[in-house]
Amino acid sequence: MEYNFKAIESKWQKEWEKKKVFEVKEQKGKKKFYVLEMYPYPSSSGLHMGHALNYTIGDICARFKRMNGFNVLYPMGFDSFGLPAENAAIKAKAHPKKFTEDAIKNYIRQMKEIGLSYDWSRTFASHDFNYYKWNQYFFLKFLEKGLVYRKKAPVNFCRKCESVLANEQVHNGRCWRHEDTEVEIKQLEQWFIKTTKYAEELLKDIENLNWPERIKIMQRNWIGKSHGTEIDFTIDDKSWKIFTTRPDTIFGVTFMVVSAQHLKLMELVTNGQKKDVEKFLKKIKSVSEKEQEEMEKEGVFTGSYAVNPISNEKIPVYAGNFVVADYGSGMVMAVPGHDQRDFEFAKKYQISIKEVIKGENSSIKERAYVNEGVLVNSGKFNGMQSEKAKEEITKYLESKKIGRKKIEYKLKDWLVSRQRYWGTPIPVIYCEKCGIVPVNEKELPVLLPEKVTFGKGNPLTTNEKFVNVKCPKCKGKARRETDTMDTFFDSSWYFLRYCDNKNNKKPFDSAKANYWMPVDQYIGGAEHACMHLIYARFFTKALKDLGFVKIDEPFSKLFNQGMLLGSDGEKMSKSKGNVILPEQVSSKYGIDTARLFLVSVASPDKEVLWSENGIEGSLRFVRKVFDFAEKGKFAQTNKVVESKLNKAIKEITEDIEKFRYNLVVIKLRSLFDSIIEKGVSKKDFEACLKLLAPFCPHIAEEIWHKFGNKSFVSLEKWPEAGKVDENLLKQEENVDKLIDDINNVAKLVKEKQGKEVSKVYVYVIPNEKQGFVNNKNIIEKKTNLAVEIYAVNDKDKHDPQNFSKKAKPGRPALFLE
RNA sequence: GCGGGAGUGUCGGAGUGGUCAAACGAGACAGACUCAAAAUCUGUUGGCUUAGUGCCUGCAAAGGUCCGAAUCCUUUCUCCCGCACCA
Repeated sequence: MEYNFKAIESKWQKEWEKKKVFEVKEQKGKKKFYVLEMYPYPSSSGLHMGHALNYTIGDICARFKRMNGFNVLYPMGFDSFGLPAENAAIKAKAHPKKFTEDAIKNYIRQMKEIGLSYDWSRTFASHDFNYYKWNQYFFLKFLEKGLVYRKKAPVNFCRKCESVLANEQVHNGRCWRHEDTEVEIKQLEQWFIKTTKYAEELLKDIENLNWPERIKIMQRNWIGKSHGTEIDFTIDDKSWKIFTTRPDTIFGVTFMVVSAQHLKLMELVTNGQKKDVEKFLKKIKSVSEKEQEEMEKEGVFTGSYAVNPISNEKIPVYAGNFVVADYGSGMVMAVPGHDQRDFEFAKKYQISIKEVIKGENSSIKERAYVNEGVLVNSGKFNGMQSEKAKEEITKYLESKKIGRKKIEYKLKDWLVSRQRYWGTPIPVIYCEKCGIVPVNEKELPVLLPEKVTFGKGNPLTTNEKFVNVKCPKCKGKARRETDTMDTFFDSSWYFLRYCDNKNNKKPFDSAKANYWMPVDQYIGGAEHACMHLIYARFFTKALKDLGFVKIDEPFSKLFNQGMLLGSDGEKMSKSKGNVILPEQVSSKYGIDTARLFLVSVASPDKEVLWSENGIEGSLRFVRKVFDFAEKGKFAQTNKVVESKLNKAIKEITEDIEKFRYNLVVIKLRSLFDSIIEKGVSKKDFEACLKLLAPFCPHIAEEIWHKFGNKSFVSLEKWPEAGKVDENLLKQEENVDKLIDDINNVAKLVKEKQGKEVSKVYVYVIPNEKQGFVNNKNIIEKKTNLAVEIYAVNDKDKHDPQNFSKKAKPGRPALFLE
């Protein structure tokens, strides 16, 4: 029968669904395994082949674990809130809800067609109020605990999103969704989540994660811990703090720089300098467009002077464009001799440069000397090494109560409010009298109104019904918060909701969550290293402290899949016309073939190049397996094949654990080649099928049933590796080599001597004789010659040229005639 | 600038101290089958050479360590990714 993959695939997809094969519940005493892929944003363009690769990687893992006796939770859902849906909907003049739900339906259909073994009974989408209700609930819990607060701060604003962005969503000074759009800094009052409260824990626990090293490094850098000293400088009788990692250079401070975005900048500006400062602020706003890369350090004198607390020198205070407003205190002590930025600034404004650190051949003529060294021009600290001086100077400042040790982090609090419609409404009410009033928990969810007018900013602000409310406290006139939550809030705990997705009393049942969590294997792209993966870790820790879960890390193990590139080696994109869709491929080759191909090209954590020729090769293999199952002659498995099978089981098991799927495919190919060539028993063939099942589940299921099995191979027990006879395998290799040799010599004889040969005499080392004799048939078959095998010491051997003396272990001598 | 990763045959890619001219796949070539083609099967696929051998070249480039290197070290070049004035 022809390999009709279409019929086979849809048949088994239906069958799995009908029998609820992949649905699971908590089972005491059974080891659980939670496999999860990052839930996708449902785009109207549907799944592309890259998704298929991503999910196939997870599906193989899930199927493998299932067959290995684990209670496997493998769910899928949709990250359905977010700006793209809103914008697309506006463009298409449809409601984002309709738009999104259509896209979800399409995704689910496509996912089922890929044969992914999800437990669909656990699915949900984050735009469903049964889900986002709990976003609001957690928001209120955080508010209660002081983990959410509102403050005015310099924030990143994207003109195209018409909304503020979190720090993590600003890449290279641009919006993460709009690479062409510079973010603007605005002073706005916004909602923040205190991620910084967990900075230390987030940093420390990275160590124990079984994650790719580079992701761990990226997170460490993002959290950016540094040890230093906080020092109080007096400016006009007021104390201003600065943070430095180089207190040893304090005698070299010749000026101070305050960030141009500093909230209290104007307090420092004297009347005389006001004009200049304002002019400067205007200027830096207008140039932000182009000079991102090589922006020159610029500043303006504020008119104020500070006093160096250790040398009592009077030093000018500047406002500068190179000081980050929300790191440390937004103000720095400038040491031009030993910091390159300060050096450039001092040169530009002719401020004096002092040398206070001496290193080997150090000089501060051309540029700052930034390494450590020995202190000079530093009063009683002269001659001290930097390392020691840092300690001593800090101690001295501490004793005078004008300085202290301090640890700073680059990690900032998470700005979660967004001025957009398609997200979870923030459950807060502003009352003229009572101020900020949280919505009563019982009133949740604050529903996102469906009937709104798009086009003029955030549609919620113009929706009177939504906005005008009574104050829950005083019943007076009040106004509802119209900002919605960053969608990263949704994705920060969705993995917990899968554990108990239908609960309408609680976000999830803790016992259930404690059974399934943590996610044992998380799979997704590296682009989330410093966004989703940090937020989700933070959220889990916060929920632990609130008593919702026992775990403090959500994802024990993380796998980053590589990107699928077009056959031209470029990233797939519509404009390049190299996009491959799963439907195109599965209708032509079948999804089993596509799955097999995707994971066979390269190690799944590397880039994968799509290739039309390549997938043809995979189809050849799948068809070969199918044909053999149909027409193959089954016989007792010989010892060699048995050893090969056992070896394959052992190696494939290890390889799947380590995501070396590409190597598994090679081993599967070689295994099936052997059994097809040498024959196999039905029972052993079934073991091979099980090995194939995670990769090509439909065809495996089909053959399994053709063999009269009533169960699902998807739920069968993974084969166990028996004994491997290495000697036998070695002998097999030797026979292969011998066959090559014979053919080679035969060819030479024919070419050189013009002689056709018909018989070959083989002379082997005596103890190897039996091994070769056992394979006599194969040798004859593959060489097309009559074969006579002698041990080299056989007395009656036919050996006219005395070639037998050339025999070596494993390498017999031969004579042809 | 800082940090991370990578450069292997015609191509995609395995391989991280000896069993490596280098798995597997693709492509190409030759043969079998066929009236023919496709599919399928067999063989070849760095060079020279040869009764199955041996030699040379070879894993970005140049050096080095070692009895021995695609694999370790140094320098250089190229590419990819992340962070980016964090004091």
